[in-house]
Amino acid sequence: MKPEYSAKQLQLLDTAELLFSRKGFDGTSVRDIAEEAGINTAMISYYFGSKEKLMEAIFERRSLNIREKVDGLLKNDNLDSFQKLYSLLDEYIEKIMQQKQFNRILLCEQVINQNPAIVEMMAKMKNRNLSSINDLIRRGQKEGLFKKQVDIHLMMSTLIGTITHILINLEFYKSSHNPGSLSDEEFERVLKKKLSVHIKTIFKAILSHES
Amino acid sequence: MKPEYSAKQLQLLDTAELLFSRKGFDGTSVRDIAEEAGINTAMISYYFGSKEKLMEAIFERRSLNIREKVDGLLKNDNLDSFQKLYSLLDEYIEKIMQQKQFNRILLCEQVINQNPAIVEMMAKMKNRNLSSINDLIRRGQKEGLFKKQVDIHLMMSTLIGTITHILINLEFYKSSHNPGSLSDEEFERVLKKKLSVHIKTIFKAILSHES
DNA sequence: CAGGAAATTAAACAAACGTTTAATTAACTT
DNA sequence: AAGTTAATTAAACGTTTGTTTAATTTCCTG
Repeated sequence: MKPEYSAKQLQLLDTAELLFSRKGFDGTSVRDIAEEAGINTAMISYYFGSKEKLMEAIFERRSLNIREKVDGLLKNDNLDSFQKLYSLLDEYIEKIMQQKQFNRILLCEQVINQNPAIVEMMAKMKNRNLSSINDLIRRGQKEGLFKKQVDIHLMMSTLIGTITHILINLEFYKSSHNPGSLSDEEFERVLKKKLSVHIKTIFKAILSHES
Repeated sequence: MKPEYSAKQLQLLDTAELLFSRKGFDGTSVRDIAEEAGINTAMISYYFGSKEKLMEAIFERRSLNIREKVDGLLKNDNLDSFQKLYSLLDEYIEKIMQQKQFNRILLCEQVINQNPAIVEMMAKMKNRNLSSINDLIRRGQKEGLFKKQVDIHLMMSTLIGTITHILINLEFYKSSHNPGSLSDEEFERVLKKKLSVHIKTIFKAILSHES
């Protein structure tokens, strides 16, 4: 299923991902990518067929699938539903922060729906992940830990929306939240921890029986 | 301060806003805009100087400023701090949903920081609004209603992030959340109400004394 | 109604775009 | 080592890009 790429193809994918995330798809030329990657321009069409299909290859490579994670959690009897959910929340934080560049591209492409192949990929990804988290939520409801009425779309919007908003404001956030002048790695570790606590607080409030 | 625009200038601004929000800045040509607006291409340079400055004019026209709203709320002695905050949250929902197209553009431009003038405008807007909401939060803390330790950046990321994520997934959300096949206006009214309750629940959980 | 400023136009501009071509080099197989 | 395929290159292709030009029309004022 997953195509295997040569070293040069991977370099093109990585470079394209970097430039697309900085300047957008239409703001990046194939000459930009090729030059930055140190590869001849024609190789992009040669390997991927077109600039558009290069973008599609990036999406195929990076699309998030939480199905396995959720299935693993559902099988685990040592955790209650809240602990399973918390683990999934951390997975989202980790994955989105791990793939910063792609998630910046993803955000722009959700606004600019021009490429039908990518629109379809995004829709499938959303439905897949919604269905997965839906399983986890229903389990929690059956166990009586989560309340009955929850809008999963709203919930997911808060999860993804919060993380991606942090992501696109990382530099802005850093400039006003880095008092001890930590290194970038340390800062991000601290931020992810804060974000984790923040989001778990929110999800507990949304899913617990009270109001 | 605010420039006054002629009917044709406004038509260009509106058309550009629409197309930028659909296809992105770099994905939209000045010929696209002019044709869609029924105005000669050269008029864009004639009126605004350049395509970039047209974009800047859109930002100047639409940038959100909550200072007045917050000042009005702080003067109002009939509301407690939670009620004031809730009113501000609804203001955000209303304003962002009112200016869908601009906020889609804003989202992309936060990712793609190419135009220095726009980067500066965005930074000023963020700082202005952060400072305003900070006043409101501190008041609530002095009154003892809000807890001491709150990360305003995280809080704002959840607010803006949730709303904008809903915004860019509106069609997707609509397709799976419109059982009674409401009209677009009705659907949006219902959605905004749901969103309002959702976000208020979250903010209550974040700001109340408990954990 | 004459005259000068503003608005509007079609055409032209060079630059940049994604892609293709045809020629050359590299790599691998027999 | 010859022969075949794959990889790589520089150059050229036709479009499209944002902007400018110079000519024309419209508008308003005196």
